[in-house]
Amino acid sequence: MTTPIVRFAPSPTGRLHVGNVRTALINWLFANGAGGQFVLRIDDTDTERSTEVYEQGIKDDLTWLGLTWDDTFNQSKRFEKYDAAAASLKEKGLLYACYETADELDRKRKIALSRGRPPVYDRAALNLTDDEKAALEAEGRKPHWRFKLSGGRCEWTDLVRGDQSIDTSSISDPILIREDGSYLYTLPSVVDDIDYDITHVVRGEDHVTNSGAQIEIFQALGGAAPNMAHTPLLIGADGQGLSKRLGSLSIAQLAEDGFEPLAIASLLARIGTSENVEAADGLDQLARAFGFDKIGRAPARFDEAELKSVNASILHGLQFEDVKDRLSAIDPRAANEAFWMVVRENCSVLPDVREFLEVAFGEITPEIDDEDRDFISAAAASLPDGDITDETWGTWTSALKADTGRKGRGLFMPLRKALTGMAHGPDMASMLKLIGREKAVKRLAG
RNA sequence: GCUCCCUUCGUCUAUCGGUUAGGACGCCAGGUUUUCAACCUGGAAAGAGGGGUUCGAUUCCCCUAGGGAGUGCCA
Repeated sequence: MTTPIVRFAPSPTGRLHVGNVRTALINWLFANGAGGQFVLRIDDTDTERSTEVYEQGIKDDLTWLGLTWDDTFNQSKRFEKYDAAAASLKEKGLLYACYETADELDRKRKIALSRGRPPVYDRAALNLTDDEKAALEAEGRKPHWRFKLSGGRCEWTDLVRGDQSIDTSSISDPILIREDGSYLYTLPSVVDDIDYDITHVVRGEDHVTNSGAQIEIFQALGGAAPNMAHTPLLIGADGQGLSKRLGSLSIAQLAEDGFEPLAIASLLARIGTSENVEAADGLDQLARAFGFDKIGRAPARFDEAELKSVNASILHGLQFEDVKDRLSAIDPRAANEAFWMVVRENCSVLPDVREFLEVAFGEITPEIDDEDRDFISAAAASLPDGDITDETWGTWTSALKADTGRKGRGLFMPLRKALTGMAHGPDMASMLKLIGREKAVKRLAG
């Protein structure tokens, strides 16, 4: 088998979200698992909507996730290649001029729909004589250009979906060139895939009909189409499409919320596959385990709660050095190794350390139930003298147990609540040491 | 409207006509840790509905329902 060369082709009209990152990730894992190459292609033929800011944002998102690329280029730098391909198609009679306006096409679609017919372009322009075309151009109309589909069935064996067959007579001849002369993504994509020796086109299943048309363009341009793989799309935890909530699921937002890149990669790589959804050791492990045959055909559910739990298990294994800089960005006081090692087990995302910041370093309101007042007073009186050490908590609570007869939850919970103001939290022996004698005495006093 | 795809425990899934329908996460219970978490053990938990085909359907076919996608001078 030849080594695969794949591409991820975002349009720089926005930042990456979980949906397109999953496509990027699958491409990357496949390439890296097979010793192949991952090409980042910036689909910026739409110069109106594409910006360099978004392009950089996308690159930042990929880099943050660890999805490095072996090569990258912009479609906007390759117009002469597309011009040549278009000329070649025209020469073969496969690219024809059309003069309908967008409004006219819209009307035709609506009429077809109202008659219960599929809204497929009627190829009226194919019957235009040279004189008629000249007349239209004399009116000031400019042509847009459509690729002439074969009208037969286009077939391929999809790496995820198996044997595919698209009836090209049921789809409109795709417009390749706009009225203003600019290219839609369809032709440039094929030209680039040929020029960059792309062996596998891996994208979401929203592209399957595009693939039908594009395979014919590959053939028209004298090449065989690459292997195709169309993965099911992501849906939300509620089972509905993700499109409306994409904003909150941008990679930039998730990064800002404090999620670990590996948590996102682990989840996106494994949901909808036969792999267990759990934290991976790294992208390499995911790449080694990757296989198209493991990807199911039903939409995969992206659940933020699941992301959180994967994130937590990754977080619990991170050492202080791994997170030091990020902790100090959250709060200078948080950049403290003892603090991190104590609280990490109780955090699901890094910024959760904030919850324990005041407990360890600041002021909190002790929580002392009425029925525990006497007990807490007794506890305050019996706090061992001297600095608090690893042993203090054990010594102290053993003495309290003997003196008061309290044990288990009844013994510890009032102390936890008084000292931390919370009913949950990290190990108290360590917390007490972190809190220190001065604050502990004060809190026990109420 | 039309076309394509999908539907197994709460979730992600295994099963290539005959299984006590398996695993993982989550959940529940017990254990352990003198508290929380973690950990250990155990448990509950599924073939969307209806028709066929077959000695036998989760598995093959059809219908219905539900979900996803496409049907752009977006990508």
